[in-house]
Amino acid sequence: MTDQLSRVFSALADPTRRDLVARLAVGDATVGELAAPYDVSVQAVSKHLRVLEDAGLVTKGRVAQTRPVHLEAEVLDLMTAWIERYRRQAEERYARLDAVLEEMKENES
Amino acid sequence: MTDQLSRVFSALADPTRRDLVARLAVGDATVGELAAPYDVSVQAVSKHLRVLEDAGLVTKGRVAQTRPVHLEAEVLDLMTAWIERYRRQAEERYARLDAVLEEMKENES
DNA sequence: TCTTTATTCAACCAATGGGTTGACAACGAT
DNA sequence: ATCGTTGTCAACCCATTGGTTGAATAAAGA
Repeated sequence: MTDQLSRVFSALADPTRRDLVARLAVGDATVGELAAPYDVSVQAVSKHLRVLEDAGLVTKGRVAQTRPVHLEAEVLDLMTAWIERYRRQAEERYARLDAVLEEMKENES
Repeated sequence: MTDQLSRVFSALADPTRRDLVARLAVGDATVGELAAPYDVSVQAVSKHLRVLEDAGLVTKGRVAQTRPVHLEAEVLDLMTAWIERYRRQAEERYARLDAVLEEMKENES
């Protein structure tokens, strides 16, 4: 799982991490603020954030003792691009198939 | 990881499975055909296909002994919807921030 | 300087994931 | 009726993951 796309997909496979992304879309937040809503330890959330960071989905700043976390939304485009490529490809194939079936129906009648 | 979105993300976190999806976007194929290009066992590919199936990304038919695998591309919309939601949200927030900064610069001069 | 606050590091544990091999089931062909 | 093909099931192995607790670091405040 060395490539970025894999890391991004796998980062977002976890509901807690998707939740963190959702929260960060609203605005930057410190690790403590992000951890507060969950009943897991702060360390666990810190680990989740590290996974998101390794995927390039977030970056961390440094203000006093706190590390404000920032969402890097452009990375999501990477996934969208991958998904859209194959979704569209499959869609077009179905469209062609429909056209062929339509044509067959016409010739038959 | 009980919800579908998690299953879909995690299914696509594996390069081999993304590869299978790419292949299936071209057209349906049997398990054997799909396994041929890889140097892992057929069983391993069968497992991968099961993961994709559980995520709702593919379905399997039955023609004689073969099980033609079919890509269900609509499920990808689920991911796209999730991604786009937060990407756009973050984008709008940055746009607002830029506007504020712009305004501050004007007032300052 | 000493203490408190915010975060990470380290070691550990149970569960999951991707791979293997070997046996089995279903079906077509001979 | 038997054989070969296609695919899955089962048991196993090792690496990774998400969680824990406890100690370490870094900076602010007293």
